[in-house]
Amino acid sequence: MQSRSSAPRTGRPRSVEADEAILAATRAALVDLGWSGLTLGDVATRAGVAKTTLYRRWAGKNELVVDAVAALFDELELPDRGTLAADIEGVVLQFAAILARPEARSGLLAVLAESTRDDALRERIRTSVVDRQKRLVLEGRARAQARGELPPESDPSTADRTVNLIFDMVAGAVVHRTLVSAEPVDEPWARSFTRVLLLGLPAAASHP
Amino acid sequence: MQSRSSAPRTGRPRSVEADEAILAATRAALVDLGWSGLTLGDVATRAGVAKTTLYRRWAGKNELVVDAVAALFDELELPDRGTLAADIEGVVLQFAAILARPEARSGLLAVLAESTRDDALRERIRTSVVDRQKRLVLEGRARAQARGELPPESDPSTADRTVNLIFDMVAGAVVHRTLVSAEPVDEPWARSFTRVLLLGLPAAASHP
Amino acid sequence: MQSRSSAPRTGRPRSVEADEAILAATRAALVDLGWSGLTLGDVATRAGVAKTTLYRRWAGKNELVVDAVAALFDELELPDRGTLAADIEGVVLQFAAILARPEARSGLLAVLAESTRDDALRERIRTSVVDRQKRLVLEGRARAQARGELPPESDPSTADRTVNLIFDMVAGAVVHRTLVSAEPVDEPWARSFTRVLLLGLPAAASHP
Amino acid sequence: MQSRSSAPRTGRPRSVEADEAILAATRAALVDLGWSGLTLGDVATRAGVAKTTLYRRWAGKNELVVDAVAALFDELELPDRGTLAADIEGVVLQFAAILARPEARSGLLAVLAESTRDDALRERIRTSVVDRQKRLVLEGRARAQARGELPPESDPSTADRTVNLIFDMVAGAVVHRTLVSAEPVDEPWARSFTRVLLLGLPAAASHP
DNA sequence: GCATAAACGAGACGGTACGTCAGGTCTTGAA
DNA sequence: TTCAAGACCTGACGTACCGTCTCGTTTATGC
Repeated sequence: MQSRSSAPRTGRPRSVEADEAILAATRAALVDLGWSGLTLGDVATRAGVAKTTLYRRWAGKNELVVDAVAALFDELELPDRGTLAADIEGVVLQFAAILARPEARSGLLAVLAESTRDDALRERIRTSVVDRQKRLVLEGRARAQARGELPPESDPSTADRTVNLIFDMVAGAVVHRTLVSAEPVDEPWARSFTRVLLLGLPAAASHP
Repeated sequence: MQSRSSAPRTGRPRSVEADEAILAATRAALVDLGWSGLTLGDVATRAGVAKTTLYRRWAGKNELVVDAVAALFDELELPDRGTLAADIEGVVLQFAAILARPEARSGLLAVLAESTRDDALRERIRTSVVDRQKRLVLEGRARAQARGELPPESDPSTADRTVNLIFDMVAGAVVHRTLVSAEPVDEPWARSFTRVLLLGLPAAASHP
Repeated sequence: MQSRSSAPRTGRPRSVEADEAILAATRAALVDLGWSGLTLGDVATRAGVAKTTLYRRWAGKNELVVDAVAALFDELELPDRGTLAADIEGVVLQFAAILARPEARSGLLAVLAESTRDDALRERIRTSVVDRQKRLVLEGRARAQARGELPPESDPSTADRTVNLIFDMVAGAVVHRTLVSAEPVDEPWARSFTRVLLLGLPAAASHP
Repeated sequence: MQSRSSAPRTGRPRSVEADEAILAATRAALVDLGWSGLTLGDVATRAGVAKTTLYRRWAGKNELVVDAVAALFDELELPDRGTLAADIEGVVLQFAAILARPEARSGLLAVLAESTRDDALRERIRTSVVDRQKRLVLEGRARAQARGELPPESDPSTADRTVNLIFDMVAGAVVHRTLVSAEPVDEPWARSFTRVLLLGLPAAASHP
């Protein structure tokens, strides 16, 4: 959002309710209208706020939606389910549940589309959304290593690359299944996916 | 696009050059301006065509861009490289090369974003883009089975689900790496990805 | 309309029904839609004719409407009612009856408006509509002179100017009353008008 | 124009310069392009104003042109020239001078043409243009009665009808001469017209 | 009687203007 | 200084007509 540690200590202070009202209104508008139908004027009206107030805080539609959507992903957690496979299945289902919500579906992809031409926006997304979820992979790996399901990493840079790879594989598969193939990510799918991820394609294919 | 099997054989026929000129102009505009900067008026001007001609053929920006982008993916092939691993690496790199082109990057995601609220558009994407590439998975599997790298499928419905799963995993990982993580899909990455996909995460992690 | 004295003696001859069908359709469209709502495409459809056929005969909306409206005024006559006053009243009422028809109202004024910037159109209107009605003034004067109600003209050029003046006064007053003031031209008004025209304002005002 | 007695006292007030700039631009565009060539987009550009600003104030071309043209007629006056005949001649020439201006010519007729199908527009014209000039007839009559050139009116309703009649006769004749016959209203014509109006047709014809 | 040539219907074409809408900025007066 | 309100400029939207241009078809004449 906006950091202003350097205090503007004079004049009327900014309304603190306004910020959350705007984000909530943005999410509501995303549900009702989708990304392309979302209007900053409409968001302002829903939030009971003037357009000026909105622009004083965010630079435009993209930035606003990133912030509105980012919060959704913060609820992801990795409860210890005892095995690596169960942990993966759990986080896959959690992630899919978030992507099933209409405010996330179109908002996320649209903002990603914009980010392909706007480096600042990409950075914002990376910080606000993507990188914050990599903790799940790290945590899962550490837990699996403690359980002996995975070997301790030898080379730190290799280990880092592997984290990114796994993150892309898990997140990518869930996003693709949900938003591109438009099929539900249910328990059977999560189980099959985990099986392939852990055992490899030939082993997973040999016995269902 | 538009099926015209039922022939309106009267009146001046539609210009056949116009269709391709418009699609080419669309791709060019995507490169120059990206999705959000793309204007149908501008596309028409670039194509040397009136805006009405464009609207006579496509309902709007989304439909036009789907058609313009879909053609890009038709060049994907699966040359026989001798092993399943090599085949996968090859197609991953091809796919990534297409996604690296600017006319594909923002266009594809944006259209996917819209499709989350527009069933007709989703269906159009599925037929024009997604389903047409599943052939690669089918072909690769058949070849691997012939080589003995994969067992023959037992149950056809299970086999079908597996095709979809693998497709989501491969395409999803590449898309996520390229467009979300915004990192290059190069040969090392392709090799690592294939290794995990074929051997499973623990085996792949144990020895680099 | 269009002169075809120079004969194109070969090829398919122009449909004679088309001409009248188009003019009739134009008048019908004027009634339904008024000048500004009238489209040549609609006229063509109403006439059961292709747009090309229409443009082969008329250069545009203005020319077409002039021809369509001009015919309406040809039905004006000057039956001998015995006195100059009665003759004037009669023609005033006839003229007003024509102007009361919706196909004449907006069509005539609109075409006149265009004619203020288009000399060819003005000439066409003058020939097709205006000058053809001056005969009424000439006929009425001749009849009144025969009856001894008006003196024989002394100077031909003065006489000519007077014809134009009277024409402007009669036509102008009726048009203004009908289309600008938007009040009906009924018998009492025609009587009052004729009284002022023949006796002069003071005499007409003194005794009703 | 638009009544704003009911005050929206909040928000940014409407620019007062814009109103007059738009009307002036409209008159200029009428001179350059005529009614049919006049574009609201062009008017906006000339006025240095956005199209939306224009549409916020006027519903369309017709309403705008009525307002732009109406002001032209407000400069009509009736200076006392000593006799009724001289007064009439004076006002006839003034009126003709206005109608000779290109911004009045096509604009006025075109708007009248539209008014034949649009009651609201007709009412607007009546109040903005027509009725405001009837004062000249009333004033002229009062002055002539004071001079003894006209008898005092006996019946008020008859007198009222006569005012309307004379107004239609004077305005109609000048409009018809100027815009339909497309001949100049010069002093000789004004003199002849006044002669017929005051003495009646036979008397005026007998001696030039 | 059969070729020629123009007219015909249909409808696509390049244009231009329309009137609306959203984005983002600016100007009020009140808090 | 912020706020709500709303006017402002900009520029794209999708539609409607314009007048022109192919098409394939029809219809009188003239060789």
